[in-house]
Amino acid sequence: MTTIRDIASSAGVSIGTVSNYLNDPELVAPETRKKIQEKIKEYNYHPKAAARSLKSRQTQRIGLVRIISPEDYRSTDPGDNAFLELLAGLNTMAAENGYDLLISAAKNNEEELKTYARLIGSGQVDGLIVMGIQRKDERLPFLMEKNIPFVAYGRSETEANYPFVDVNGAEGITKAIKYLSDLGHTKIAYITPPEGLMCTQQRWDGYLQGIEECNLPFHSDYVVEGAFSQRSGQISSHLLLDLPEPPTAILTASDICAFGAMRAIQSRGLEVGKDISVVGFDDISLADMFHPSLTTISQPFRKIGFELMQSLISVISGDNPMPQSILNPDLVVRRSTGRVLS
Amino acid sequence: MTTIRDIASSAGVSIGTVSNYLNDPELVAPETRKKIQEKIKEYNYHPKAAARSLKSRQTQRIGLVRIISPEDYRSTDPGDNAFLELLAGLNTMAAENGYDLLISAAKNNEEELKTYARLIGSGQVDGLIVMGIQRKDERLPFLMEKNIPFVAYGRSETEANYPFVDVNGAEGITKAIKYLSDLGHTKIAYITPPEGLMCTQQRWDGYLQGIEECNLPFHSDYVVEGAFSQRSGQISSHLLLDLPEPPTAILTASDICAFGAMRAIQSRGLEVGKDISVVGFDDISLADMFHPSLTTISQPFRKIGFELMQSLISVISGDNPMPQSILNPDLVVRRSTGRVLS
DNA sequence: TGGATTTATTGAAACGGTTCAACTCCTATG
DNA sequence: CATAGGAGTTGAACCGTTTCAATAAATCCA
Repeated sequence: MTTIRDIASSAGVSIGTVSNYLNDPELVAPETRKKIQEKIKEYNYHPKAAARSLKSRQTQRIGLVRIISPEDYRSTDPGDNAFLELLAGLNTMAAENGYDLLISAAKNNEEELKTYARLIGSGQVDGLIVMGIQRKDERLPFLMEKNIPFVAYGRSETEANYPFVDVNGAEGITKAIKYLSDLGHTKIAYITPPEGLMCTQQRWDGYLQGIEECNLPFHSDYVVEGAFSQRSGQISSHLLLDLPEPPTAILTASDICAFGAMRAIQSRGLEVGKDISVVGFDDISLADMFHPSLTTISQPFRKIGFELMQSLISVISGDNPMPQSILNPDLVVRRSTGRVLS
Repeated sequence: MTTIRDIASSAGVSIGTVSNYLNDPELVAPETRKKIQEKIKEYNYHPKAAARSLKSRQTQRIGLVRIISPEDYRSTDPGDNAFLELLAGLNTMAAENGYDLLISAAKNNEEELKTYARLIGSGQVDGLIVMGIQRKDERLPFLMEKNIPFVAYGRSETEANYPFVDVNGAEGITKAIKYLSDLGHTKIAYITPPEGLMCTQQRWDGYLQGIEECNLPFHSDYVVEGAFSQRSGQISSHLLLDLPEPPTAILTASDICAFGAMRAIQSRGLEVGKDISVVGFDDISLADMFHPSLTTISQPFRKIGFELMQSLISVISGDNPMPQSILNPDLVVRRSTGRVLS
């Protein structure tokens, strides 16, 4: 195994010079640079990450903890498709900046915190990406207190200031309502994400704003608390369709939830996009494949991944200690929505 | 930042003893053990991974390189849902054994090899998981030559022996053919995965064996080379349905491919599961949600992840230098298949 | 021409663990 | 009673980098 000493002696320089070359080639005279370069190639030398980070206290690694429930082996639903896309974004941007991603599993929130403590304590990562932010999220104060660089995907209600990237869920919902209203819909139902999540609050604001801007009446029967799952979409839709005056359009918490809604509608012999319009949220790649294809509010997951990683790197480097960005979602119109039947 | 020295001096022992405690508490006398334990808790001490691995040459990290094409931002199709499930398995088993997962991105195969070289050379990982094995896979000899522990997900045609976990794709296809044959189907078409992949070869063997065991005639028109994509399923199915004597059942390369096939069938006013039966491969969670729900050959991705990680750990520890296991897929019967119309 | 400044290089001291030969007590054994 | 063996502990060397004060050589400026 070649070390910096081998390179140094074979190139006829000191290890300090090789180290300089490694960290900033400009510091080394052109001829020396060339010699070292050649030897590194010849020996196929890679500086050992452990030695490097022991001294420099940098790891070039970004941590990400994923909660995986051990009970059901099929828990990862297609909504995680979004996670994968986000991961692709994180990975790409990380690679571009010379970072790798360290992914650790935790069984639950408690274990998650312990994993953060371990990752930080053992100095395995330079920073963390924190996902699935809750309205009150204990991870935020925990990480701020430890003073470790992190960026959260999502805002929370914490009064404290922290770096985040978020999607403007409110605007997404408002856009969808305007679009439906333009198609003539007035009875627009809304299956919300579960209480407690920050995005639920945001989207709710968007819902209220949407119906206000479109001068639609507020109908508490048309709002059902649901979840991201297909099952939730199905159950909630049945509830809505059982109303004396059922809605003509349903906004859902996620694309998966929308698929459930579509199934409920179809099971009653109604046609999606004609009798009832359905709008999803996320724009996972299946939205386009479903039959009928799904009109949905598109979250740019890959871009979110980019943004998260870029922000984190700027926090680590100190360039920008408090990056906060909010991305706007787009409404992607497909076949699951249509003009209201007169 | 607390170090082993702080713990040692505050507990009134030498650093060697603390190190012993860290690596094997049995080596330390019970009272000493207790003292050290307390101090570690008091200081919330975590041994630094860098220092540890510098000397011990172990990282407790497993590497995984993922190829991400930068061009299209929506490349990660739902088939990757399988990848995510596998990742969950890897992560869980890794965590149970005190390992973390280091995930790196590469733009293409060439960069992938370079990333392997870097990860190994810089001593960042104890072993590697290698995915998407090809019939001739340059990564295998590369890694064997480097003498780094790895386990591949899939067999290849390399004459050399290496550790792997694989799914018995042949048996899956054979099972599906027997099932369809029992339903009365004799005209069974097959959309194969792309040439070059090892699984294509294996499944092909399974196809041949299936039609032989069921005494079905071989019909070269019924075999179409396709891909895993929905598009491929759509195009290939149209080809098949245009035949003078179209098949009554279609085996596909993946669930996504099957969705494409279903769409093609539906677009011709035919009913899936009645006029034409469709069988997928993978059993991604969407298979169950689609309408009609998809009969498919189920790959136990989570379990594959477990198996891969367990095997890798046994390679690393030297317990078993050459674990090779083949998991059997199951046929999951849903609504996309039915008795042939007489 | 001589001192000041810049450029390039050096060597040794960290960084925070692990490892292992050596040492000290005890206890068991013949 | 002498000795061997085991259990528990110690301290120093070492892992492969980075860092930085010190030095040497080259260049600049008055």
